[in-house]
Amino acid sequence: MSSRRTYHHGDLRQAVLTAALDVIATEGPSALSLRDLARRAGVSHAAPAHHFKDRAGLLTAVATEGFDLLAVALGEAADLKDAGVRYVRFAADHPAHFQVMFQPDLHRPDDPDLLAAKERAGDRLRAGVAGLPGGGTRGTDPRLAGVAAWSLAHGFATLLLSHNLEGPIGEQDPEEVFRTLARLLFADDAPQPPGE
Amino acid sequence: MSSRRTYHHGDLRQAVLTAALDVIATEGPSALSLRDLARRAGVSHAAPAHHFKDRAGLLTAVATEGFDLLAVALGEAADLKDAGVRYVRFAADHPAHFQVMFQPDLHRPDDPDLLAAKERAGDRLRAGVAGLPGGGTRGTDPRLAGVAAWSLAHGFATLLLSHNLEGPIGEQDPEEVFRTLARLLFADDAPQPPGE
DNA sequence: CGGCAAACTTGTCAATGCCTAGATTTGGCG
DNA sequence: CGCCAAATCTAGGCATTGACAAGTTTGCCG
Repeated sequence: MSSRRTYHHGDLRQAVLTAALDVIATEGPSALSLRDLARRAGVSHAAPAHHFKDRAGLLTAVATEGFDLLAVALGEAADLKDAGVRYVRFAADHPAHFQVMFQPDLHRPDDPDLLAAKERAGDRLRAGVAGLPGGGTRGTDPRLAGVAAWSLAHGFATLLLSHNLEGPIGEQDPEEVFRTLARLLFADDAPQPPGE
Repeated sequence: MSSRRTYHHGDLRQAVLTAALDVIATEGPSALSLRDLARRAGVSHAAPAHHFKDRAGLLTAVATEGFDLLAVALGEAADLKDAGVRYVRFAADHPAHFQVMFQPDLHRPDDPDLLAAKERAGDRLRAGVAGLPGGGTRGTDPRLAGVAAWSLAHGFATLLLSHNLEGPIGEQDPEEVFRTLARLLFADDAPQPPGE
């Protein structure tokens, strides 16, 4: 940290973003202060505004980045159950992104970049559901099956991040617990391909 | 509004609380300002502090009230599926409470009243799971079944409040959609005990 | 080399949270 | 009835913050 020799920071946008993620992950979004981020980056108090316009702009950028990361993670999923596991893993690995993504009052809901990233992530979600064998959902509306799977993964992830699962599941590995839940609810009474 | 005739407000605590719920429900917790609430109640800017100490104290009170309301709602549930529906209904009817309840960075996590209320709500949740017939969960650990049901209901409620279900389920009644989900996932393939 | 736009700084203003001291009212108790 | 203590509310002040409006420096491109 300390004194910068160059007038230009070089990569202030990224520096502010990562500092913001750090603060949000440890103290929550409400503790975020643009001036504090500026201090951490060693720049003047108004410098971040040039990259993000204002507080809402910064958080919108965080959410956008989050949806893109989520889209990548879901894109690598083998099947729906795996997609759920990756969803939970994403929340655990990127708690700051996750929190901001699903708190619409923190960002500009009409931001075009945000909407596009949201769309990309939504596509991956729907793609995961499309690969479902009919047995798992008993031939019901695939949109419903999608909402069901999304709700389960999202609820588990949210409860995990809000420290509400520390009682019930204790020390166990969250991913493993979620895998069990998915097995429990999405009964694969249709024959699965062998292996694994 | 404007001039109050009495020096004492009479029920400032409740007035501030309901005003806070109004603001949170429409603009989110981040838009909450103690001074604004004071203005709405027609009192001086420091009056609310006497009842809630500070911002975190006010939000802690909101969360506490929320967990108590939730405990009441869950207490009236007939079975686990009904408890889930009531959970979703609670979130829809009390969006401000719900948002604050599950955002630990907004309140004092060690507040005794809050912890007690949380405990009461948790008891009702566990009670609902205890009434499960073995078939629904295929004889698995009841704690796991509880986490599964909670995750599903919580995820659905959260996605609903963050406006993420407006695409998939459109105009349909959320409660009815959730009922379908619960029927879909918690397959009652085991014979139910007659009479309830 | 000239200029121009982006990146950053400095200064300012209103609003907020929180603290302290003082004013008013209420309720209780002799 | 009188009086005191606690509860409730007011008033003022201070540090911090977000947002805005100029200026400054830097890199780049013709």
